Amino acid sequence: METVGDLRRTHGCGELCVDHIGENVVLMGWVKRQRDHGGVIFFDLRDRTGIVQVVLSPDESGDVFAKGETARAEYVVAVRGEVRRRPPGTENPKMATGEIEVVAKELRILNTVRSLPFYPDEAESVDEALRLRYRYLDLRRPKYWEIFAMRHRAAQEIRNFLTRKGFLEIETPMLTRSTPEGARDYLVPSRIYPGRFYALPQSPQLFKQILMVAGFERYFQFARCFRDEDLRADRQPEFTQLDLEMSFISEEELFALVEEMLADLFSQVLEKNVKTPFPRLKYREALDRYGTDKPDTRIGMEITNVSALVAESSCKIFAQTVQKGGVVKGIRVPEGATFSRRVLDELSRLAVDWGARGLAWFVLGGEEVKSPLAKLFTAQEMEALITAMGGKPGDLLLFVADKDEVAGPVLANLRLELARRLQLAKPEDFSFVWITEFPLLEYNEDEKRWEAVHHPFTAPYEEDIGFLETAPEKVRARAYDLILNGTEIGGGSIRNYRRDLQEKIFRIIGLPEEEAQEKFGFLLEALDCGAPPHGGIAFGFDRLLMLMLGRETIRDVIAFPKTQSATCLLTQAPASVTPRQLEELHISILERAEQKSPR
RNA sequence: GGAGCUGUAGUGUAGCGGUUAACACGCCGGCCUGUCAAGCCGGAGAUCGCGGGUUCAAUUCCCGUCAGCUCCGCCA
Repeated sequence: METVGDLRRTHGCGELCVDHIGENVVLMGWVKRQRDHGGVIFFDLRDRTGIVQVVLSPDESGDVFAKGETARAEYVVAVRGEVRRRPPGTENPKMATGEIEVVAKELRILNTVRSLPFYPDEAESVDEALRLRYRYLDLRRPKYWEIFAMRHRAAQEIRNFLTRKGFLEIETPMLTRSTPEGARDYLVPSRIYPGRFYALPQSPQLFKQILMVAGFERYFQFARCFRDEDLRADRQPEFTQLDLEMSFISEEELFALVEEMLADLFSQVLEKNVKTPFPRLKYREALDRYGTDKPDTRIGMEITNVSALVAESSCKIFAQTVQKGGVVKGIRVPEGATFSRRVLDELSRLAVDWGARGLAWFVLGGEEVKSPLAKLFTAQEMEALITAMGGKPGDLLLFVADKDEVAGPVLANLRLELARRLQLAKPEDFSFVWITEFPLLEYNEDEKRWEAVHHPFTAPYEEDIGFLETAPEKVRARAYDLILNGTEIGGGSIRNYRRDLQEKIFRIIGLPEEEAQEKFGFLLEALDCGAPPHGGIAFGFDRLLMLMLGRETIRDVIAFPKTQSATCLLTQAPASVTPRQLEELHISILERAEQKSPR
């Protein structure tokens, strides 16, 4: 092995082209692959800029050639040599630098490799657990350079945009206090105060509101957030929010700003035109039409409620469901009549998995309707049902008869499943939709109390304030979510800026006066000190990037993600600490028969 | 907390109640002056995730467990 010595890199591998022919260059990078022909050796040399072929010939230097024979894939080398046009017939059109090659005059092996668990080349087919353990090998791929370059550009673009709009990027504490409501907190024990804990922020929510009270008017931050809840493909325990807050604004102004920001982002980073303004759906409307508050609006097949139509029909299953207060809702699958019986059975089984009692299907042929339920309807009833659904010959109609809370989500899932099978959603399409007018409160049956749907700082619609005490379920929140292709990428609200209203809401969600004072006293006090009307929104930055890049997991856009069981396979975190550390923090570990330890 | 899928040389896979556990890539050695997924010849490399059970016999069947993934619950 050798040192870099006096060699200084002059070019990136991928920067070289025919313009450099005849130049002497110094390259440094990784040997992607070595092809030893006995009499001549080729390297593909890779650095962050790309790949170029290096030729080692005994005609140039016996020493260089001998050294080259020992080089292996992923060795780190420095090459001094001359850029040359490849001999006619040996150009490689598959390489960006395929017209040229570098003839090595000097080769220094800067670092070697024992045997690697896998090579970056083959990582695509390697088990993800192994890739996470050796994340640096996985990341040693152009794919990831592109992802992280894009992540950087996106953040940069947003910073520039918000800066132009008068926003200040301000950091808020990572060591803060645990507050009730919301997700489970990650706690950090205090050394100085035995038995007391900081919490890592779930979001900078209260700090950004207080910045508004402070008069900053426009704030944003790429904020790391922590939530100790179970993971999913699009959920990590620590993630990055693009958080922003503004004073003296209405929903309309915020929507316009966000739409402009995203349109700018998509055009600058993806060269995609995003149509603004984004469509809006009221929460109730979203549930009625899509069965979910985060609909994928790339796909059609909206839900139709046929409850009224079948309430008196001769089909008892349908009629009785409606009479008992349930609903019968369906979707029309265009061209779905081609589905085999086996597929229909699969869909039925899925519907049952999702909680339905069953799935009623009607295959619309030219003349007749094929369905296990067909004979339960009179001809007129069937005709009316098909008309209501807009059914045409060749279509498939699917119905779920159940409580509304069951039928909606089942049909929502069916929509997605059908879209997958029929490939209805084009990955290159980006379909945004705002969901508005969420309910402010929701009754929690387990805890026998009302709780905030969004968070307790969300303002109710002024005209609904009167219902707060009489009919809390009727109160609409000035909250909004932004949905992209069926994934929630952002959410926010106009906040309560007056102490009396905030206290009233705390009271209704069953937060006793003293507790409200203890946990949120600083906020209430701030509201009392001249808080302006304000509101904001926060985006899941990782999620947004995942969608922009068409990736299926958020892990792909995070350099060092955690596993589904919240461990880091690279560092083996979480790990045990020394008794001394625990003692200093005044912590003792409960004895447990079986101690779970990550490994 | 629950459901499902996966776990076999370094990597990806095949396999089967009794085999010498197979193949490809990689690795090691040799040959080779125009390859670019180089080629040819040879070689090494596996307690079949772990524990228990059934069986004359288990990598194979059963139970448990661990790990990874997907989903439900959870995620103001």
